Amino acid sequence: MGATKTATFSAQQLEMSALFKALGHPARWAIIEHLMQVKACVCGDLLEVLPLAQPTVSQHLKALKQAGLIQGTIEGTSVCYCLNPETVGLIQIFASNLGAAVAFQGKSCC
Amino acid sequence: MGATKTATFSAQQLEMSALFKALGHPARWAIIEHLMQVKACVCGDLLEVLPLAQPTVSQHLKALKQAGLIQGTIEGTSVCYCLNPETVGLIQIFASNLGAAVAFQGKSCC
DNA sequence: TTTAAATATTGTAATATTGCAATATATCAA
DNA sequence: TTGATATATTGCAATATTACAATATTTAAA
Repeated sequence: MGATKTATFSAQQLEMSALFKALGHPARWAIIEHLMQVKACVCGDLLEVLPLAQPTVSQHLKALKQAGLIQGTIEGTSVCYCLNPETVGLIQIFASNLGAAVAFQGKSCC
Repeated sequence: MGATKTATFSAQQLEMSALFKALGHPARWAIIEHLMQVKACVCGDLLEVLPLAQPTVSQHLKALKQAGLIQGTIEGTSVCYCLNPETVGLIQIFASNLGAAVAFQGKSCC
């Protein structure tokens, strides 16, 4: 007891919840917000945006990359990060389905 | 060290990341998926859908309610849960903004 | 009022996450 | 090669999350 019962959920449920889990931290959320504004940035840029130390920012970037939310390409001594359009598409599909379900169900609950 | 540096992020960043954090667990994700299909359900229904014990399901429902994702109304001895249209709207706005940003930025990164 | 049914709360153990100092790695320039 | 710059990794302490047994609460029916 204590750990998430990973084995008992479907691969899709695990993948999608992992995606949203990555968005579920203010620092990672702030990184996504920043990338929406600037298109691309390097780790060092984020040190001026976030109240966190370099290793911590690097760790959050790794989590976002692992979840598929961002891409990183090496550019000399730095790494250029940007949003991953494919995963953005998944989020849009979910939001669309969610909105459609609520609209179809009508306004009131119970 | 160890705890999230909550105090250094904006209220909006904290609210939105908390919202997605609630979606960031397979059990809570499964509950949302279920509510998209059936419109409303009680805690007991979910015991047949999820591989978890009753207190655990109740706890996840509480988390979803606290994040604003679901509503719960008392119905006799049980509680009827359903999606919260207002919060669904927030998710749709975010997805829309995210999609617009990526579209505006163009396809390639770096 | 008692009993049953449904859900919530509490307490606790196991595990995961967060943040950072110290250190490692990798690339460019001199 | 050496030094400088940028990022990643490791190790660890503090904190948060997850899951459930036991128990409490709440409402309906008998």
